[in-house]
Amino acid sequence: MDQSLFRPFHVGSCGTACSSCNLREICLPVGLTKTELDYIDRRLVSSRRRLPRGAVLYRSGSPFEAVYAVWTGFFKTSLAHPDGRDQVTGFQMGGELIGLDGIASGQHAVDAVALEDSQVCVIPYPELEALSHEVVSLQAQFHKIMSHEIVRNQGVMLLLGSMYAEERLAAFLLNLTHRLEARGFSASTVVLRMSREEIGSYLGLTLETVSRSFSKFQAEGLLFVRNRQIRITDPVGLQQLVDGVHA
Amino acid sequence: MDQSLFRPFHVGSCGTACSSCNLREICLPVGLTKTELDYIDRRLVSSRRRLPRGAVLYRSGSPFEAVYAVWTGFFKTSLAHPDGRDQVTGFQMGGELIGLDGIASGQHAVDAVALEDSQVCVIPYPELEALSHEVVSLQAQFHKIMSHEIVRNQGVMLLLGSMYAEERLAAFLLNLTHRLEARGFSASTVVLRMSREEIGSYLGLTLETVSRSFSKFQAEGLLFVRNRQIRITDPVGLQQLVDGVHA
DNA sequence: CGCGAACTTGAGGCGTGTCAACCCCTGTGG
DNA sequence: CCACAGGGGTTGACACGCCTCAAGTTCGCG
Repeated sequence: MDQSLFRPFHVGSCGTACSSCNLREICLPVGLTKTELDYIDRRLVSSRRRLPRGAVLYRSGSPFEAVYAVWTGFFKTSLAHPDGRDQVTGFQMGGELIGLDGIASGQHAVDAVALEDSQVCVIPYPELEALSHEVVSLQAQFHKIMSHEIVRNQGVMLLLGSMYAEERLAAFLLNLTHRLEARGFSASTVVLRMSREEIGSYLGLTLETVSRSFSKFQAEGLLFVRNRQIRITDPVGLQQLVDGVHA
Repeated sequence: MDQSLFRPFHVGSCGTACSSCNLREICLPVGLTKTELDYIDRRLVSSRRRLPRGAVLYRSGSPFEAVYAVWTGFFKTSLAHPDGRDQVTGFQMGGELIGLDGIASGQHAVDAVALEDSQVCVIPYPELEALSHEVVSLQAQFHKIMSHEIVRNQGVMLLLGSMYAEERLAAFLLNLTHRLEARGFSASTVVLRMSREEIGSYLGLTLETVSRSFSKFQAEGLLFVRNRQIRITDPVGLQQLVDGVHA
């Protein structure tokens, strides 16, 4: 399944066609006709960029030039507070767009870091603006993606503002499994790509609270944990937690 | 210059021209040339809608048809959790756009409610898509606004995820005064349009904690509170709180 | 294989939620 | 004009969920 291991090295000019990408049904070009897809092919994506685990895709404050579609791998975005605290604002996987935060001011507002060896499609923003001007359904799709990001963030605000630690973790796990499922992976077996601390930062909790909640879930028979290997045995139970059904 | 005061009652077909609106420099058409402004005039805004205090602009789940620019008044948006909790996700004032949450799925994701007697410019979404296709700088501006909303939400996530109650309230007050200042109002004298409970919901706190924090700020000489009348006497001190300078 | 990072678990403290009483302001109706 | 009701706000006492600090274990990368 992981053919990425056998990819050729020169990925820049070849293989960046959306039309032949296995993610085209969940990525930016969703809903484009064959004709439209051919039109944007090799114009939308200028190149691919390979990032080893831990590499920075862009930093807060750096000039905004492109948005990135995750092709393989896994990312986090985080917002640094002047005094040292920082907040993970999202985790991104295949087919998801990173970098939309930069459009507003021309500078990125968050840091984007690869959590495992990854590859992104580089979409120069001027090109995206031009093409979405030419291809109406691309414009529509781009707007939907930005709106979706707004809605997602509001969901996180709800989570951070009014849920208990275990409810937050349950919501996080379910969100993750749903996204993995949409990409054809198992919804029950998950390998976490991020540390407890990163989960905690995203959920507004400490790493200890995350760890304890995992242990509690296991004790209650909701899932099995073994470090970053998670096997969810009772998704309905997790959903009930999210819905505020307290034991 | 404020002929809006003398507007006739039939605001639908007349008086909805962006070019003669006093908010055009902070609203959707920022940065458009005179020519462009004339072009979108009377096409972008289909009508105005008047809402008394407490009126619902739209509800979560209702079909998405238009976005709204606040012309006068003040709004909140909030996200309801199935079990009854709900989270205020934002407060909107003159020149700000409401309704972007609906683009993603064609249904609104939040409720939008007027917190005082208000008026909004109705911008049918199909028209916005069409015009932003025709007028490139309108498209660019619209993207900036959506991106700005994403960045704002991430800032709130930071606030909710890793700040103390008083830091949150200080950040909230400063954000409010900055926005008021940008609209030509005093940055020191503020009349809150929302209740303690709504502030608390937005900040992930209870109304009691909000009230206590206000009292503490007053005791420390940062501001004067008298119900919804706030007078900020030490904005620098508030900023230091936000920056994590403790005592 | 070994070292450091990541994770787990426990004990105790702190910040904020919960519950309750009281006050103030406004609007209403006698 | 005053009595009253009701919503919004303030303040206090207490409880509780999560953070902090610390020790010990396991994992995974070089």
